[in-house]
Amino acid sequence: MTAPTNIVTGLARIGTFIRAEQWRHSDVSGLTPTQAQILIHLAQRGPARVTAVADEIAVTQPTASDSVAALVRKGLIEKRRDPDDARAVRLHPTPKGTRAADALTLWPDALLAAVETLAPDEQAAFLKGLTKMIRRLQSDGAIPVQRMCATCRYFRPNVHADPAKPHHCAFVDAAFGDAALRLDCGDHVEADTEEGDRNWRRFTSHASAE
Amino acid sequence: MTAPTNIVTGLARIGTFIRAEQWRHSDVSGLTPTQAQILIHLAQRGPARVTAVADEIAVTQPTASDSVAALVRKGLIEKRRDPDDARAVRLHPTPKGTRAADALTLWPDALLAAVETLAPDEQAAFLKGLTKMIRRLQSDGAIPVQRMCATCRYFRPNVHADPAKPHHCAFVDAAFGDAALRLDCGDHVEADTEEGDRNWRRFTSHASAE
DNA sequence: GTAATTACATAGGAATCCTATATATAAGCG
DNA sequence: CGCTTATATATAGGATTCCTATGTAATTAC
Repeated sequence: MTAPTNIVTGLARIGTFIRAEQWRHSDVSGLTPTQAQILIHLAQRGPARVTAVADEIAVTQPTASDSVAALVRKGLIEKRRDPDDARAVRLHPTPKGTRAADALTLWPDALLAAVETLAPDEQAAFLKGLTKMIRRLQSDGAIPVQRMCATCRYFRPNVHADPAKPHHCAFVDAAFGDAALRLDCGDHVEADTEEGDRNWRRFTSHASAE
Repeated sequence: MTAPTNIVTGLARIGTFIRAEQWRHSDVSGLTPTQAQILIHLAQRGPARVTAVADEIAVTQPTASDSVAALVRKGLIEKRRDPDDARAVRLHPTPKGTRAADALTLWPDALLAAVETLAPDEQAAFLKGLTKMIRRLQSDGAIPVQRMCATCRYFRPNVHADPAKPHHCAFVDAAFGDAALRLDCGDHVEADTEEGDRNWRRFTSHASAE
C-alpha cells in the first residue's frame, strides 16, 4: 500500500461523500446533483453550450441534454440560438435560475468543517498538492480546463523573497502565497504553452514550505 | 474565495472525475460503479450485511439492495443467512467474484499519475491532511468508520526522534512516517475513546514537516 | 457543390437513487 | 406469555442519470 494509493482511496471516499450529500440536499433545492452542478456552472461562468457543459460535468452529451431539458422545464435556464452558429444553443440562467444558484449550498458544511481542522500552513500545502494534481489531470486531457493560477498568464510564481507570499498575480498586482492559489478564478487568462511551462517549472522547482 | 473553499472545489472536481472514469470502465468490467464498489468492499473486508454495505457506499438501503441483487444475478456474490439473526443476510463474494474484484482497476491511471507528480514529502503532507479531514468527517458521523491509523489502538504518533519516521505501529512493531499513514488497514483495531483522543492530540499538536 | 464534420435532440434501455411500505425476526416490557 | 416497538431486508413506484446508437440540421473542407 503506497502513499499514492492511499491518497487516491481517500479522495474517492470524499468524492462519494460529496455526491451523497448533494443527493440528500436535493430534497431542499429540488435539484438533483447533476442539475445543480449545471446551474451553478452557468451562473458562475456565464452562457455555455450543451457540449461544453457535458464536458465540464464529465457526462456524455445526451445526458447533459436530458438534465438541461429538466432545468428548462423548471424555468431555471433558457436556450437561446447561438448567433454565430445556427446549430448551437447557448444556455442562459433565468433570473429565477440565478437566484436559485445563489441559494444553492454546493458544499456540505461537514466537509468545509473538516478542511478547517487543518492548520493554515497545512491548508496551503494541501492546496498546492491539489493544484499540482489538477494541472496534471488537465494537461493529460483527463479533465476540462480549469481557470487556475497554475495555467494563468498573470501568474508569477516564486518571484518574491517573503516565504509567506512568494507568488505574484500580475492582474491584481499583488503578492500571495500557496494558501491563496486559486482553482477557479474569474480573471483567468490562459498562458501560452511556452510561458506556461516556464512558470510551471519555476513553481514546482522550489521546495515546499521548508 | 478562501483556501478551504478552493480546496473543496478541487476535491469535488476530482470526485466527479473518478465517478466518470468508473462509468467509462464499466464497459470493460461489466460492472457499474456502484456494483464495483460493493464487490471490492466485500472482497477486501469480507462478508457484510446489506445495510452495512449501504452505509459504506453512501446510498440508501433499497438502492444497495438493488445493486446487490444485480451482483447475485451475475454470480459474483451470494447471500447467506446470518446464523445469529434470521432477518439478516451475509453477502459473500463467490470465487468468481473474488477473481473479478482482483481484476478490477478501481482507480484510473491518470489519477494515480497525477498523485505521483507530487514529491514524496508533498505526498506525505497531502496524506496527512487527508487523514485529518477524514478523521473529522468520521467523528462527525458524516462518513462510516475507516480502518485508519488515526483511530487505531496500535498507533503511536510522534514517539520517535527521527523526523522522517516519527510514528510507530505497535502491531507490526515498526516506525513509519506521514507518507505511510494508512486510511484502510486490514490490521486496524479501533482504539477506545480516551486513548484515541490522547493519540490524536499527540498527532496533531506537532507541527508538520518543518 | 458534394462530403465530412459538428451541435444538438431523441429513442431505447439499464442502472441509480429516492420515499413509502410490506414482511419477517428480534428485543423490550408488563 | 403477549404485545409493542425496533431492526433487517425486500418490493413498489417513479424520477433521474447514464449509456450507445441514430437522426436532423448547419457548418466546414475539398
